[in-house]
Amino acid sequence: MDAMIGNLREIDIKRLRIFMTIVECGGFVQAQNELNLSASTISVRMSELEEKLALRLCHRGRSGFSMTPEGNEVYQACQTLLLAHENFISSVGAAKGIISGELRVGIIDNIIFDPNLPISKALSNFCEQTAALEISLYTMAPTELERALLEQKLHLAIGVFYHRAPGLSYHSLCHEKLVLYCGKEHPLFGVSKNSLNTDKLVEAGYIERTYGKTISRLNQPLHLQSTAWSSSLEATAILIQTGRYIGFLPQYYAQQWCDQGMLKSLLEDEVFIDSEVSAVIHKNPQNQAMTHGLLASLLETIG
Amino acid sequence: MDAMIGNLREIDIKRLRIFMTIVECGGFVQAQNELNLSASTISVRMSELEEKLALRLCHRGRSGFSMTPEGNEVYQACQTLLLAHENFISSVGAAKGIISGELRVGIIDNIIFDPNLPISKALSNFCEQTAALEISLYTMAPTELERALLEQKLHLAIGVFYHRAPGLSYHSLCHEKLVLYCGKEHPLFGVSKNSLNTDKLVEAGYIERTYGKTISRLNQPLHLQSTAWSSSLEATAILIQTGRYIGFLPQYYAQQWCDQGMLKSLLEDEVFIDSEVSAVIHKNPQNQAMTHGLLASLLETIG
DNA sequence: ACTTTACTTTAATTTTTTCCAAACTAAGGT
DNA sequence: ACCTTAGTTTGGAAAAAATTAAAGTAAAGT
Repeated sequence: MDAMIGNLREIDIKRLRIFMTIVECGGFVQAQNELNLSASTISVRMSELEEKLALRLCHRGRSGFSMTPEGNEVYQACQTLLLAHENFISSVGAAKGIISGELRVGIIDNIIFDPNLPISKALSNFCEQTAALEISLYTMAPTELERALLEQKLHLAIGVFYHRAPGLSYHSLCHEKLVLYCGKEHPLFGVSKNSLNTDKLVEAGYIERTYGKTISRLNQPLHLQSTAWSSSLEATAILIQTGRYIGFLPQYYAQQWCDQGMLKSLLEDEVFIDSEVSAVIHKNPQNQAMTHGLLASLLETIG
Repeated sequence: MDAMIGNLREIDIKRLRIFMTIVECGGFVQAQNELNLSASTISVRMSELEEKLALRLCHRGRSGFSMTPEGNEVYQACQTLLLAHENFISSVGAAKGIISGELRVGIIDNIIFDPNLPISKALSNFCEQTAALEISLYTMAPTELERALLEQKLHLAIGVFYHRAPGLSYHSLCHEKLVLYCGKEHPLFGVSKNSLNTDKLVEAGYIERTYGKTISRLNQPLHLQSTAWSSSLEATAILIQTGRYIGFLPQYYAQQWCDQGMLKSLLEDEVFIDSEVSAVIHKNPQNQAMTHGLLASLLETIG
């Protein structure tokens, strides 16, 4: 048992993976199926890990499973470490002249369904070219995307960016037109186009888009006053459909409800936001061949 | 043997370490002592690794040891991976509220001996405070230092920097006065202070400092014409002592030879370079406690 | 031709690791 | 009091890994 207490340098990644699965499953019992291990094995592995780290990682027992603060930090560190391992196997692939390993792509949530942006097609095109590739898709807020890119946790991000971070390289993909909409129950729904004007819009309750804790500073054409906040396109659409608020939606996205007479656009030719959707990569990506390959494939498929 | 060909995700760090030691020792035989392993073990481990990576990493045999291009790339990737492991053990330490793991400090070569800058004292002060710490000191050129910091391969760098990279945070430590010197054999050695002028200096052969392939662009007070290049302080001093060239040296460094009558300063009150020596860290260091702790200790010891 | 050097291969042994079953523990619910 | 749930402990069996000695190989030097 004393032999166990040893150099932290000989940590076993297997044990770390077991720990991570337990965390993700939320308990030992749930992790059993995932790991294909008996309860006793899992228990032993965890005690070994905790002994080696000299740190209690989680509370368990009949009173429920929960992480210690330290456990949470170690879990984060594990993620970073596994990321480095993925990068390693990509690098080995690169040395062989093969594009392989994990390709991590981040997207802001509302972009995925844009028909002008066949992201899935571009991805599958790229994957066909290069067999030994695994794609991980993440959804995050724009600022998170940029941070993840700078930290080389993502290879490529797709989204709408209102500034250029140094160290990153931006490539325009397409433009998305965002227009104001109101719901069937909204006072403005029945108002004819001719009698509408921007003053009336300013008076209406407006839904602001939020990303995490930061409110998006999109170059709003009017000074609308926010009376509601939403963190996703779906939520915005639902709020608009309540008839209490107006808000911006991408045209392609709102179309389905307009056709059903549930939403109506407001002064779409005068009040709109033209968002430039860009693909962003690190200026010095850790795996050039992979990153530039995907970017090229994206630009080709879209352009 | 087929069982060997498996998931790259289960690479064994032990084998990678063996590979790295072999590379660093320049052969299997030399690595035997270092690794405390028999020749056969090393041979087997290496073939296993190569089989798993499906890549020949090095040529060996009676015709000498040499790396394949792929081997070199994999070696680089190994270094990056091991770095991530070091960061992991630091993170575990941080979770415990302990500063531990590897602290990587980079310095430009000529700074180490500056008596105004008791770097070793600051380091040892910091180490005393925090027991479980291992310090690695690296010597590099300024641009390399900045790159290593940005890539989080160094926690802190000390050097002279003529610009501020975004993402890094600079802290002034002290000033170093560089003055022109000539050797005993140099025509200017005998010239009295009064009859010296800058025109005479411009005519003399001048030693330019180079860092790797890039020539240092220090804000030279005169337009001296370079007729010799040197990549270290020592080399510069030696070139000056040949009597054929003049060059800038830090005062504290040249003093020893001036006292012996081997060097002489030239117009030290008029022609000099005032270099600001700074400590630089990443704006978002991966281990805050460690990085900021060392910086504070440095500023305290120096200030 | 012989020796040395620098590995490789093989076969056998030791060590370590992995895993589970079974018995155990103890909180929480009934 | 009894059962269930969720995990721990222990002992032993089986598998995998590590290591070496000994024999083999072939280029390079003498």
